[in-house]
Amino acid sequence: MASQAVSPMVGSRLWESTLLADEERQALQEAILPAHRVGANVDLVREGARTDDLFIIVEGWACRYSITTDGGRQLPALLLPGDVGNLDSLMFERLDYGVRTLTEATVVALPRDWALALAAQHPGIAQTFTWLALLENMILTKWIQSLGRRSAKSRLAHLLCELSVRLNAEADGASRFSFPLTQEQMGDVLGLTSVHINRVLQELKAERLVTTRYRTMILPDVARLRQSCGFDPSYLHTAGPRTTSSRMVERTM
Amino acid sequence: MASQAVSPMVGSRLWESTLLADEERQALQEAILPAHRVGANVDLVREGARTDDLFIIVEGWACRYSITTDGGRQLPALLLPGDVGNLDSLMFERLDYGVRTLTEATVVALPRDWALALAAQHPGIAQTFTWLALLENMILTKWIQSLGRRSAKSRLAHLLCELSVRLNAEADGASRFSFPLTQEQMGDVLGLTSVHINRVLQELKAERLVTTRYRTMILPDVARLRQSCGFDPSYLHTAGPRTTSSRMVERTM
DNA sequence: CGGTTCGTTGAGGCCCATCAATCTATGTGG
DNA sequence: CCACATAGATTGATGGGCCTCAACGAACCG
Repeated sequence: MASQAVSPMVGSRLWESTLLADEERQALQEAILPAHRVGANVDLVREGARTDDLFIIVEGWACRYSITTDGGRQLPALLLPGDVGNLDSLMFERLDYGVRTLTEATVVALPRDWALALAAQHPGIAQTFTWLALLENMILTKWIQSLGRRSAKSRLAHLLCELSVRLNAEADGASRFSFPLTQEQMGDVLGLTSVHINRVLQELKAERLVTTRYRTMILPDVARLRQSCGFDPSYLHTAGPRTTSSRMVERTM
Repeated sequence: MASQAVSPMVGSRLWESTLLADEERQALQEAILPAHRVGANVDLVREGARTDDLFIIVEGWACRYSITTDGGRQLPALLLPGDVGNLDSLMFERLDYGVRTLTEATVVALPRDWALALAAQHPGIAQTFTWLALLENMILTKWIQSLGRRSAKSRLAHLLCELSVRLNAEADGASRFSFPLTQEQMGDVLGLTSVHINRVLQELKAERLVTTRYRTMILPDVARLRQSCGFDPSYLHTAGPRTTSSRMVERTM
């Protein structure tokens, strides 16, 4: 602190929340445990287990996963740098999903009890948690729409569009980002088999909407890809939460 | 108030939150607008429109709906008595879904700016909003698992199990509740066509897992229905939010 | 009683799953 | 450096779950 070390949370959605006052940000910084590095395919929270920490992904990819009785796997969320992996642990002892890294990753833990206590003392922190939860809501809702009403090709295209925005990877109408998912894992996100992911991905490549090189995903023409699947980024609310006069009012009270 | 009139919110999840102190509950009560009765198929929030109120369903059914570019419809949430229809409006100006009644309904509006101001002043209210948001998260996540990995029959069975619990309609191993959805609407929830809903529902009836009479859904053997689709009600967290020592700590501070 | 909405049934077809084999890339040990 | 093992990507053949289109029946209602 004395050395003005940059908090490992910098860049996380929690840290960057516009609902936080400076002293609230600092309170959060003092509550987190030291960042640590974990390997790929490591459970941060095992499925069905209880946990006392919120995990913030600082670098790398992770996912929520759940296994159905008949062995099928579903990934109900992809967690990118800045995301909180298990915000639900704030309010619930046991979750019906696990959290696991997909790549090597840097992770910060925030003890859940401290987080709650901070929320009770700092309105900005409490509202930030609500904001984060509602943001997840928007993404989950969009995934439901995708799973319910889109074709496989459109679902895949839509997912790539979403990731491109969430990773802030777009420039000059194109996008390029490191992409660690196997086709099996893409299938587990989209409710498809890896075989079909493969075929559909080839279609997108044939239409020059997608290119892959090594483990990099390249979207040469984001506008066309978006149009192909009806992607509208507004649900990601990259501009942050709504601000209102009432917020001003309570600020100045 | 003088007459000690029962708040129309009684029974709503917001009102019943165990995170609220009595004076916080009263503050909420004073913030709501008078209850009003609306007909079936009435928009509370039009898709893509902005709104300044949170809508609490007091009686009747409602849904969130969204239309895809190619005309497909998806209902990403069913709203039952006690639910908040558009909690997302707390933080976001525009939602990518609309809210519409499915039956005649009694609805209470809570001005969004007041809700935020109350949350800033009352930690219990702020945490209740977070809790409500995370509760929705759990349900949305489960729906994603259903849409991604379950067969049509299993999806329908799972939905009926969920509604049975959410409506608190179970007694003596059976369940019975009024059920206003058309087969078309069930399809819009489950990502299926009404034709296929019809066939799959008949299968469930043939297995004596479901009976319908007029507009009433009857589940004669809830245990067997649950087993048929792997339904586990824990994700609905009917017991309310987790309580901890830290919560006690800040209570007594 | 005619109109409208909803439910029901049948025929046919497509999207995606399943099963299985092959190919490629990467890593490991001798 | 090569033999081998393993994980992932790719391809083909086949089948099934669900969609599509269409018609008809049933319930409700002005």
